[in-house]
Amino acid sequence: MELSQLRTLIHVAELGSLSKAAERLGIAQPALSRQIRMLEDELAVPLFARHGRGMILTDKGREILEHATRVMVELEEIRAAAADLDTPLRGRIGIGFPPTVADIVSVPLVAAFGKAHPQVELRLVGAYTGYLLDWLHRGEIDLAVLYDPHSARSLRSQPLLLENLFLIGPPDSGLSATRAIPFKDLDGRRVLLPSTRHGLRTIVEQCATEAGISLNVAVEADSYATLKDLVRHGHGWTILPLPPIHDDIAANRLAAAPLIDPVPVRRLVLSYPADRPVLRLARFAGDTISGIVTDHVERGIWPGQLLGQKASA
Amino acid sequence: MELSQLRTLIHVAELGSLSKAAERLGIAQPALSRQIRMLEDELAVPLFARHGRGMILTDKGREILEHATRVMVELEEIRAAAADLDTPLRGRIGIGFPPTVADIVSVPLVAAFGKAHPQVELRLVGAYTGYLLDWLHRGEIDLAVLYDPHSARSLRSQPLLLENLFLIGPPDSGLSATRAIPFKDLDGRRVLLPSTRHGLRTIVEQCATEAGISLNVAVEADSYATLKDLVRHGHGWTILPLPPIHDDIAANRLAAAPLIDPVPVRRLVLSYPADRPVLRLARFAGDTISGIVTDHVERGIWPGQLLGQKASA
DNA sequence: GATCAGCTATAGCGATATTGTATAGCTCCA
DNA sequence: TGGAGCTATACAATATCGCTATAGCTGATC
Repeated sequence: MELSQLRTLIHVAELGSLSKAAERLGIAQPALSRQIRMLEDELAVPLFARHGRGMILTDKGREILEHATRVMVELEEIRAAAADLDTPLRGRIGIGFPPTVADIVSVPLVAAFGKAHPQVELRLVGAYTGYLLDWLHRGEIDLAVLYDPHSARSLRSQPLLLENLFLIGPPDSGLSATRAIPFKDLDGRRVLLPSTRHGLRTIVEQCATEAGISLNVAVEADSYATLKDLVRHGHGWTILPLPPIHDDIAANRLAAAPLIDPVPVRRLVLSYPADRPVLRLARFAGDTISGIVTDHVERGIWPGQLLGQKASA
Repeated sequence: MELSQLRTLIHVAELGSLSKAAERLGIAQPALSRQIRMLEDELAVPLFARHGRGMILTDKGREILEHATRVMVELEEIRAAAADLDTPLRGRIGIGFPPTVADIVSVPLVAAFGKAHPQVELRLVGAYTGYLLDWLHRGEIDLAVLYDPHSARSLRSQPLLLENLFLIGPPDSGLSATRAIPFKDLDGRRVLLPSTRHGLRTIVEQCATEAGISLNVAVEADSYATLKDLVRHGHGWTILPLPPIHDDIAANRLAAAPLIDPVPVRRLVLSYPADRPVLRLARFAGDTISGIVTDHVERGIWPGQLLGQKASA
């Protein structure tokens, strides 16, 4: 058994193909084929089932893959232990965000890494919670900021923020940050919202129910940009978090007002896979994100209520 | 980094010598020298301090050794996962017991291993809880039966038994298994007990306080054999678990009676280190020990109350 | 049904890495 | 002071790995 074989196992398992793994690893496909064959011979057990267009893990292969992954983690820990604490970390890390969060967090996060760990390769992925969950489980990303998933399986989550949602209207709508709107005032009014598979939509509908009203959802659009455009052109109002609207408000393209009775909020968490130890890289990333969120809330840029332990910013 | 380098690191660390490791591994000493050198070069940190007659780990080397050991454990898990469940296990395992428990458990435990896993090298260690805790943390033993430690740090413990303690007197003392003695009857009577650093002593003194009496501890001795001899020669009574006295009672050298109001008991647990995964070997050992304890209690040889899930015996 | 694309597996060869042999040099002990 | 015991380096021998070429299979498309 050699480390190169375990590494090959991990990549082939992930990609389902020797050819794709060869391309990724920069090694000829027959070499990988032989590595897998030699590993299977040594363990006397087939790890993959071959089919015409690739190969998939057997049950036993899956079991062994977990151990192989832990080996890689320990090797990374060895490298981390060997490095001085002050030595910049190396490596790659994938971090996932919902799109709106990515907009806010990306620049300061990249700046923080650039300063402390310039040789780390960051992969920042913006996607919706469902995709991010998937990628976390599959190990394609190492941590993610998520809107609180309903059934978060095998994650270790650290609460970050209860994010306030705001009523968004055109500039002449009379909406103002200083004048809160009771939710029941939306009764019968045309609103533009994301589709029902969106967490935000669920929250808004729960608030409507709580306020005893029904919403007139004239248009469904999952793109915030589309929703903003439609609002600006007088097609109705929407309900969104403030950060994506911040510039539009400053430029008098849109107006926003807080909602009350009830106050719609979304719960933001920082999530790591529970079945893999958190490397120093991921820990630094998580701490940095937490600090950025705290900073933005405290400066009033991101309205909401901080949760959990506050990182120094 | 290669597995052969990590294996070399482990063996050299243990033996303190490249030459000895070379002999053990059947590889030329210069080859091992170079492996260590290459590992140190890749990690950019010295792992060993060389001296005239060998080499010892640096602090950083010790830290990295722990990860290397975990890598080996994972590789062993890979091999174990690959092997048929019915295949006998190989390897070595260290198991610790308090001396009295060792007396009871050793023979059936060795028999069970001999039957199911004859190629496993057992190392059975009898010592007091303090030492056993130390060795568990240091990785010198893989699991241990312990009397419930007050501050068990980083252990995963599985409760086994609440062991009853008995009043032990000379054969003509009138003590009988069928006639329980109230604890307050010991008021002012000479008793022989282990020293205050002994868990048993603590329990007995707690019971005395609860019964509202004070004990006249005429002699302190930590050896059960010594205590038994002193009791036999009429120097006082003692309080001990029944198993070490079992043969003496049968041979009419000593007599024993249960104590009540309160009943003194010791809590026995099976402990594994929490920071290392439990190998199949350790799991088999733990299950076997649990079964032996259950068997002895159910046959009346070991008076006490079984705890936790009962293993089939 | 034929053809082509996409994939894995094997053979053979060259390059690279690892191990063995020889030996230098150091420390420690008698 | 000499010898034992140890590590480190140089060079040669051997083993391993990766590459190229290609066979053979499966599945999709025409």
